[in-house]
Amino acid sequence: MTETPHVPDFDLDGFTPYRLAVAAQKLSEQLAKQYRVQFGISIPEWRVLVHLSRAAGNVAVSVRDIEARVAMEKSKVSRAASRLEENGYIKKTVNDTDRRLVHLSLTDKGRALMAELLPLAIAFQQEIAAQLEETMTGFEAGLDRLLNEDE
Amino acid sequence: MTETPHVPDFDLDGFTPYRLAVAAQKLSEQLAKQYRVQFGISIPEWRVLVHLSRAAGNVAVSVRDIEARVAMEKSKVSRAASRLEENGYIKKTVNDTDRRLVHLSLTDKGRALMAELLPLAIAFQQEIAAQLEETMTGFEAGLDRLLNEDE
DNA sequence: CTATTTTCGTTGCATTTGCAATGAGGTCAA
DNA sequence: TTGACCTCATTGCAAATGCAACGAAAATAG
Repeated sequence: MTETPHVPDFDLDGFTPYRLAVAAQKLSEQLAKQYRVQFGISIPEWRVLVHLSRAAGNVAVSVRDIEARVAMEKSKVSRAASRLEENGYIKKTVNDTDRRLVHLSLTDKGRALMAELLPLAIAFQQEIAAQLEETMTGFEAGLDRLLNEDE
Repeated sequence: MTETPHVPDFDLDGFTPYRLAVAAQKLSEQLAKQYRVQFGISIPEWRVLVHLSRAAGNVAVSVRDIEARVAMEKSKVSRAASRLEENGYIKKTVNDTDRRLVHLSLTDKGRALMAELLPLAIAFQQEIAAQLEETMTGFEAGLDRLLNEDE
């Protein structure tokens, strides 16, 4: 006889990977929209910029560094960096001691951009904190666990 | 004089939208990889399937319904549904009362697939719960807030 | 010092995505 | 009933993505 297979009950709305994906998309879109319309910057570009502005001045930053630090594929980083260079926000120079490495750094124009962009992000973070209120601590603790999980 | 613009301090690792995006990507990739290698199913296809298996039997489900319920663009839903139909997991029929609507439903093959797929998801959810432990409650409460935020 | 292996960044290519446009069907008011 | 609008699903197209392959450069082995 042909068995009707038993399909388990499953609640998509209670499925954490799904919830997380939807929440992440929602927040990213809200913010990315501001970047896009006001400055023409995409999310990958934004991530590169933020990393460069943190590592400002002293440390040399390569594509590989950003790939590792910012959870993006190197081709994505590479292309984002190229666009940023085209628009004059960063400059790429070959590292002298290891000529495989490309040293990325903000230009003055890039720094000026960040001086405008970052306050937006900071304000957005505050909105989120306000929204989370007393659940913030527990939420971030959980996120920590998920993020630090090895492999 | 040319001012050096003041770039605020900003910690990317403490930025919730970023953390959320990385965590979501991480979890999705882990699970999506299983679906892909074992069954050749992508995330958009998976979401459509899950929604269909929940709404099983009774309710008629259209592309529009899924778009609304599952946080995917209608073109994405449409293409996912086409692929699923090609592979025999679902069937599309034109709704008789409103002929604009396409009624999606699982085939027997689709139900058999879900009987295999869903236990994977359920086990994965349990892994996550184990990992979150006592932070689970706070974490999910925070996610609720972010997800239910109007607009 | 050569030869092999590894690392770095870019690019080619196939696939996926988002958005706008399209066409087919429905609704509603005059 | 007819004409103007709205809704649904699909599709065309440009842009973004992931992956593999590549060339250049460095590290390592012999």
